[in-house]
Amino acid sequence: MDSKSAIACLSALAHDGRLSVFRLLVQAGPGGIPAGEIARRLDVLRNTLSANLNVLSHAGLIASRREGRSILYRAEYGAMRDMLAFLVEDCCAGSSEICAPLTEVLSRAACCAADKAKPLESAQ
Amino acid sequence: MDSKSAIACLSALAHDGRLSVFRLLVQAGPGGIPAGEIARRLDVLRNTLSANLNVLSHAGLIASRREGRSILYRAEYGAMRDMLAFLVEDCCAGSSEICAPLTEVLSRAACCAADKAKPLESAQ
DNA sequence: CATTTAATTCTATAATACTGGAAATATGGA
DNA sequence: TCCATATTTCCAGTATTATAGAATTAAATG
Repeated sequence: MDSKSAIACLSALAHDGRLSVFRLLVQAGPGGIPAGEIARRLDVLRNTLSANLNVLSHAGLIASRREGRSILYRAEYGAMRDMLAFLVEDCCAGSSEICAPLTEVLSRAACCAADKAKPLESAQ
Repeated sequence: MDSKSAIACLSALAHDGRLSVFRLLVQAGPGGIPAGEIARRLDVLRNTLSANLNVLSHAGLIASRREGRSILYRAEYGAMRDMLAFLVEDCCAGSSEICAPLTEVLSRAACCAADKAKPLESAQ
């Protein structure tokens, strides 16, 4: 990913409404959610939402497909991955004691905890 | 990290000049670089740079300390880590086949490749 | 204290982005 | 075809952000 694309992604996510939309879609999984339901769940105007979905689409962070009268939106995990990779590439001048904690935390992200089965003494 | 802080970080990085500054500081390591040298290396005006350093500072992505006449700036790896973690938390509704590639790529970031490749032998 | 160097703050202008009402487009069904 | 639903596009007003010249603060040194 080049700098221009990364800025488009960062800029798209640097907005309360759009970040909420993106996080909703990330959590929703690859099935996607119709625009109308996104508007309903997040309680936002449809035209405003549409504009924001457009920004996220142009950044490549989400994709859409029509299904009947609805248009379903879903997160583009690949773009998200590329953007995150861009941010951490060539970092720390090669000293892993600085950025190891970074990747460690990321690999423990809640989404994969179940399958990774990494027993980080969960305090339940 | 809460949504508000994450947006401040994303917004700070969603700018060509600031992203360049941040990447320069990330690559430079914890020692930091004086503002003047950042301006020289990136060929930007000092007052414009100062404004951008201020935005990055307020977002918590960089920190500064005075040393003589110079003010040295350095990346705050912790804030960077928290922001990335925020973006991937609770993703994919728990199905790791979606986000496993994401964390995999991140854990292969160039900065840690050297140590990842050499498991235990030459680790100091 | 005056001078030099380093960096910031002030200020005005230009550019860009956000919002929401109204109109338009697309689809499915009676 | 006519209508209801789903979503987008258009547009104008408002707000925010970016830029750069000029002035200012801060530190070191003679």
